[in-house]
Amino acid sequence: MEDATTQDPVDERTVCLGPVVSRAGFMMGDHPGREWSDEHAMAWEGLLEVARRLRREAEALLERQHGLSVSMLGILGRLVSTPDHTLRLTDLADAMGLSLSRISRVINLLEERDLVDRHACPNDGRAVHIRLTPTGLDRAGAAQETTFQFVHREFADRLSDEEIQVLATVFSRLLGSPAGPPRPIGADDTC
Amino acid sequence: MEDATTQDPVDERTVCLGPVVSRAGFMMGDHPGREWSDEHAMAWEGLLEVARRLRREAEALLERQHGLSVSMLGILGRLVSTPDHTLRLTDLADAMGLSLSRISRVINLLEERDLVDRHACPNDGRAVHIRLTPTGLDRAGAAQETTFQFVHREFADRLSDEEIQVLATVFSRLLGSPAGPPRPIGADDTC
DNA sequence: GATAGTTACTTGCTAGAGCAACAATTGCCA
DNA sequence: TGGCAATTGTTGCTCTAGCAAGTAACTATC
Repeated sequence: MEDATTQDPVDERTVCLGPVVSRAGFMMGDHPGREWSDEHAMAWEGLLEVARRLRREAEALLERQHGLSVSMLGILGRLVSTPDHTLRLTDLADAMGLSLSRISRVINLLEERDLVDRHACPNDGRAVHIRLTPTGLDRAGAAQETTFQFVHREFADRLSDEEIQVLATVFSRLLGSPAGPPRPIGADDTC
Repeated sequence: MEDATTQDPVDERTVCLGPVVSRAGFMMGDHPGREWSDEHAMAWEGLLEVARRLRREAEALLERQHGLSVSMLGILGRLVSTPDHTLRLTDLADAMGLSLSRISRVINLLEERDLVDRHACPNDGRAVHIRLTPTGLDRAGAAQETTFQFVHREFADRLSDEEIQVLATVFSRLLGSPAGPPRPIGADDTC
């Protein structure tokens, strides 16, 4: 390959800021009238791209070191922080923001690996209780430690306290309104 | 359901900050020694959760209004900002940060809808040129406008200029080092 | 000029996630 | 009490995405 005509490469950067960021994939065309600075572009596309990368890296690390997916660790983590290490499927789905069907199938996998077990809810014949096994508790602890170190190394330690604070404020605001009222914690009736 | 014993709900919030945020799914256990404030948690989990939500919403909107996925618009957008509306598969894959196989299949879909067509590269028998059709150009423009409005409404307009700037700085830094050197733009030889 | 190695795709398979349809309970209310 | 609506899970199908293996074409080296 390598065409002789190194045709000049067009500025798709007006909005997109280079290949690193343009990977985010939200091309927005040209809108000279309205306010859309390079910083806007970087904030928007960077948000998506940084989140994607960090999630992928964490996913790979977790898979490599502990044989767990992010969803799995999320589920185990929720169970760990429950007094009797038990939650209903629906509560897990709510907490994770995943569909019930997905959770149901992830629980199948965790059950196969003996990290979790299902048993009937004594009070509600429809419901299933998911309970962490001792193996699951150990595994969760180790994986959480890995995750903690990863997040520090790749994220928290690379930001100043002020930056962390701005991010927290911004994300808190963005999560606030459009996504429905944040249920008060502990409204979960673990049945 | 509704167990009588509204058992008190455990504070999983020390690190997780409520269900809205804890959906991010990266449960990290308890690390009282090391620095991990509520703001750290909100910054980390909020990043993942905000990105997930915005992406999902944009995905749904785009699908509803234009029958396109985010990847599709990304591809069309890249083609739009090219002088002859043509790119090779590999360049598209690089620009999008997606695997070649994925791009190849998305191009199949776009081709079926007559938004794009494949034709042989005159200089390299291995390569395929992807070219935007007139229909594709129209569709891309409309979808970009939708996206632009969405991003303003749900993101940019809800942040101050200072906040935008901090985000841009932070994301730029995080994208900088670990992901390999950002290729100079236009190093793409479009063959 | 043959041969080895690299590059550019394509195709098959797998994993993660959601929606829709279904079964089994539960709860409400007339 | 009997029936109907809502809730809880499970299963089938589909979509996106990636990896791995395979093919075709180009490049370089002997």
